Amino acid sequence: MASLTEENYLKTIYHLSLGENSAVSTNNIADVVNTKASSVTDMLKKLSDKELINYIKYQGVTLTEKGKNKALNIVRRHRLWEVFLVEKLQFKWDEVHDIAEELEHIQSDTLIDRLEDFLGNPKTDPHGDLIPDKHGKFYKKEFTQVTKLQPGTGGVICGVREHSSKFLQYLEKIGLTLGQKIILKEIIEFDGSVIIEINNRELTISREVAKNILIAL
Amino acid sequence: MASLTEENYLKTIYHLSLGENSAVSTNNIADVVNTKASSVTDMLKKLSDKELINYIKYQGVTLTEKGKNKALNIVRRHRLWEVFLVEKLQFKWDEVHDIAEELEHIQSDTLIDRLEDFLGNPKTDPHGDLIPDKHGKFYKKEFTQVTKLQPGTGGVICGVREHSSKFLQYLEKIGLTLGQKIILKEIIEFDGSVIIEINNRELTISREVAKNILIAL
DNA sequence: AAAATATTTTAGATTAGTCTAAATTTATGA
DNA sequence: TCATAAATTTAGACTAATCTAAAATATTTT
Repeated sequence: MASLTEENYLKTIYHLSLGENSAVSTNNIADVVNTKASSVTDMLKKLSDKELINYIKYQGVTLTEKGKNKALNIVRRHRLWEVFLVEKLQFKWDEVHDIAEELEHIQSDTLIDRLEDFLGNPKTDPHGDLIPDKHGKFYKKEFTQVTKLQPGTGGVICGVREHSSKFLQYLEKIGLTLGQKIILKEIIEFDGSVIIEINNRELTISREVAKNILIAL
Repeated sequence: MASLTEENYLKTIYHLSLGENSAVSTNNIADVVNTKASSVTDMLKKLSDKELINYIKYQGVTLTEKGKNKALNIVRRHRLWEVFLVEKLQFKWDEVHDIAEELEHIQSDTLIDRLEDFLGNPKTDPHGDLIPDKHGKFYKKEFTQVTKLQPGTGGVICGVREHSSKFLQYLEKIGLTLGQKIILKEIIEFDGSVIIEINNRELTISREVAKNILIAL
């Protein structure tokens, strides 16, 4: 049974390894879990001893099958709790992260399976992120960044690539929430700003914002 | 902010001090939290420094107002989660304790207040124990042990004084669940066994069982 | 390819919570 | 009330997770 701290490292390695296709670096992990590189090294040895990661000194880490399963289970717990908080307890999508961060460590598979059922087997969390099933499998979903749409085309907002409260609150404020239908009108060459149409209104957003909004295909 | 361990000590001191009207002893606490007396002493010093308990060496401890409030809040969280598990996730009353023991440490007052609301502001948990409100106040409830009823009188089962799975499963098996109406027929002088009537059937239970069942007045 | 820089690891120390064994205090009972 | 037993505390050590500072390795620059 992995400690709470071990679980946080595993989760972090999982998330970081999605971004890159090479091994995850010590400093990278240290940044996310908010510790010093030396502490990370210590933990990596421990996780390696438990065969949860493949670790070669100075070469970074990857998750083993066992480690990946554990990480996926933590992600599953986190996202299901987020659905619960938003759907049942009326939290906003920008308020749930920290609480889910605590709830994700509650150790009971039965609890999570029942919760999933109670929530009606959701496939995505309040930010559009996919929820792994109990075997770690994802429901297939095709999506693209707003910045990669062809002008004149569009679709439904189905997720975000950035989860900070600031960003989510901003999206809420300008009406760009999950389920909204948008059409890309134009990408400004100068700075990559994007003009979209939503509810028959035109709206300009920065490239930075646009690339963090995902559209269902 | 109290650590998880500190919370468990506070909760334990609270529960133990309900039983007695004097201070709670070190060994008593050690038994419940499953550690050695010496470890308890260490923690008592720490809690005393934080002004959560009144501690005099060799004289046992009592909770300060501050400590009692914290303890009541933990009890509140525990019991509300138990209601959630039974009412919403179909757990049995003998299955919820361990999971609630973990959930009770999630730190968010908003979460608990919303949960309370979502559950319809229950006044008791699945074992009939009272749930303190956010100010630590209990809804008034009058009850008595089956062993203290007058023969011929009776009432509705509204709680238990013992929470082990074994006991709860036994009650379930013989049909003595919350809300059931019973009448005390006779107390056997020899060993204190109790004969009760429930659903027009007679049932014999030991004195030990009877004194752990609570009847609403 | 050597020098400079950045990253990672090692060594040794710290904190919270625990332990064992010994010392101290309180309670019991002849 | 004095000796013995029981309960409690102290002293010193251990583990998990962390830290700082120094050493080792890798990467980048010239």
